[in-house]
Amino acid sequence: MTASINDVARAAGVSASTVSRALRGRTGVSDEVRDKIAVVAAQLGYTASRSAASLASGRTFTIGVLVPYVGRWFFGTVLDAAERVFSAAGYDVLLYNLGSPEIRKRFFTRLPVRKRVDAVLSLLIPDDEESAALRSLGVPLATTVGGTRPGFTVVGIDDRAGTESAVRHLVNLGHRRIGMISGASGPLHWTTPIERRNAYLDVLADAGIEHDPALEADGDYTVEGGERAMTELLAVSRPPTAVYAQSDEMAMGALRALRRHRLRVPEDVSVVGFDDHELADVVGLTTVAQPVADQGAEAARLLLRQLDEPGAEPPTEQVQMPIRLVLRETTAPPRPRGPQ
Amino acid sequence: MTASINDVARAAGVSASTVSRALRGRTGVSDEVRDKIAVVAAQLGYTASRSAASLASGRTFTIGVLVPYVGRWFFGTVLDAAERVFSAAGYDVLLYNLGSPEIRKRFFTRLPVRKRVDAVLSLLIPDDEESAALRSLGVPLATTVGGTRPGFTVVGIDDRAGTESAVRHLVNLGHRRIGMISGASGPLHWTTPIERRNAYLDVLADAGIEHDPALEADGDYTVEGGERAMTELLAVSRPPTAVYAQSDEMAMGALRALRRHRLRVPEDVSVVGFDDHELADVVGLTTVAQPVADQGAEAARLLLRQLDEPGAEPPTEQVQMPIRLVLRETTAPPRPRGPQ
DNA sequence: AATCTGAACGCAAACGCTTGCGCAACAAGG
DNA sequence: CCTTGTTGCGCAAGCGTTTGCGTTCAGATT
Repeated sequence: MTASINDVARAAGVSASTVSRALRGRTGVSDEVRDKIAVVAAQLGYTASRSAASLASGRTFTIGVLVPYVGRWFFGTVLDAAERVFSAAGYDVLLYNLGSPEIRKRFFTRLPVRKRVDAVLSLLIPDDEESAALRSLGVPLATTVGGTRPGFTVVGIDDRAGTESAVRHLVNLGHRRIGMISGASGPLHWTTPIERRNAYLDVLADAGIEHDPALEADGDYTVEGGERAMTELLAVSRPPTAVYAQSDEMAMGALRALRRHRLRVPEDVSVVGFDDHELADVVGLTTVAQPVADQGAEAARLLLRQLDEPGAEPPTEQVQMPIRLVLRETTAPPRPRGPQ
Repeated sequence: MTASINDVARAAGVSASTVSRALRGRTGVSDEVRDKIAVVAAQLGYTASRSAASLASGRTFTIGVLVPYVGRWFFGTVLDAAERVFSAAGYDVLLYNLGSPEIRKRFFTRLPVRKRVDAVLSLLIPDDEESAALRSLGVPLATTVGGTRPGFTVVGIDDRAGTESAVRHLVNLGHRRIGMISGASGPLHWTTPIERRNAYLDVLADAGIEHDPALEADGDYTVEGGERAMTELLAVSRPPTAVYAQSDEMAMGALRALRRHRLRVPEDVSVVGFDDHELADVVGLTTVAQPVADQGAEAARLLLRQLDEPGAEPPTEQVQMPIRLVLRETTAPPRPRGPQ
């Protein structure tokens, strides 16, 4: 059907091994033979079979990327950036969408990436068992989310600092009743919601504000969850005058809930999010910006570096990317206290 | 390093061919031997090498998916749904992010998917040359965007009907100056913007409204482009009282532009979008909903069906998914004409 | 002129599977 | 009891590369 390396070899009057060396830029081939082979290969439309090549060489030139949900902006953006880096380096990307628990479980028990990839980038937080499974692959590993874990290169952000800047901003505006919409019901072993919560509590304590557990609600990291959570917060006896949402998507859900309750933002309630979603600007959301695409690209680069230096041991590296508070239109000082 | 089929064969006291047949559920293996092999394979942690398997069988159990920009909601959502279908059927997904023209060109000249995939799902519109290149792969092809083309199964929507329902809605509300923000500067050979434009013109003509070329602006399918386009439309001598944006992202850009100009939606200007973006609901955008995820899933299913029936020729099939107008809060009758 | 040294290239053995074919062993039919 | 099928399994030939090693040969060194 399609041309093989032997067809090229025959047409060029050389051996298959010479063709292989020539096309991959190895030494030991004279310039004229190399050129000749290049010409012949081009006119035969020859491409080396990856299956055969990886069977023989042991390298697949393929990276496995694990994603909880490709459709979500954050993951899509990270994936996008990572893919660019990988493909520029000649690597292909095998995508695994591990949304549901069953699919996820199946993936980690069968481990279909075994013998298929040279490295794995995980955009989801593997629990201990899962990360052991990944380590058993014997390839470099990286992740862009969650805390550090042995064997993984992780690039992330300073969740504490981000949260602090957001909540402190609300405090500085004069708010005293500050709610939080968190993503606690996400996967276990995910340190992000916990760190952000701790930072939130610390800032409140620092400001001498007593913590009211009724002012925390779970938003599940989705728009709908954020809406539900905000609705809950509005139902408490003394509702918050400001809300810190642990993600922009939840913040947007909160905005929707507020609009449905005919409350004005920021006059009645201030809202601050986290991520700087591409549409945060559209809705004027004040938020903590993190370099999402950069994290994907950086993780990809670190992985490639490990592939280039096969000697070095997996360095459990940790990279922190900068965050910054972006002020827009959803935060303002609280209204002067009315008669209730 | 990791167990091979021969290790399993030896440990189970059978030949490698029997292991192969047993593990893949082929006939010609007694139940007891099959069980024995399953046990041994499990405790050895054996997974067949895909490289070796596809080299020997000619099948890769891999689907190539071509995407212009994974980070964009539409494509991320289609990809997400398609991947679920593929992986449920035992296929892996190779992702190619073909954002920039150079990358795209490189892809189609080198065609790295050759001998690597059993089928290709393209979320971008190949021009004639590109689609010829894809056909040369000799595998089933499908796309979820753009018009029909030989050799491709395409699942899409009725762009005409969608646009008509949107523009007619504005007409019915009483609008006479109806602008359009289009995505014309996208890739050539893309029929979508053209069809939508034609439908827009037809509805206007039907309603006896004269078409004003100054009321059309290019929004490049992005939020920023939509904002620019809306700004242009506001600058014409008699600005529109309503705008039809060919995508929700451009519509959101338009909303931002309107807010910056201190114009109220829908009181001063009505806006209707297209797609039903996940956040359209958050901003209350009236829009034409299309089943984005369903399109990805359906395209994937059709591809798999072709893989199961190798006999049938590529059927240049065309599937139309339903659309519907979703009324929210960005459309209303025009203001009664003031003295200006 | 004999020897040595690289560079350029071919040989052939992997790599780990799949699969057509052949061969027992055994059951059923005459 | 001898055929004719059927079932269960092993043999071995690929699949298309890569790569260690061996060979050849031109030019440099004695």
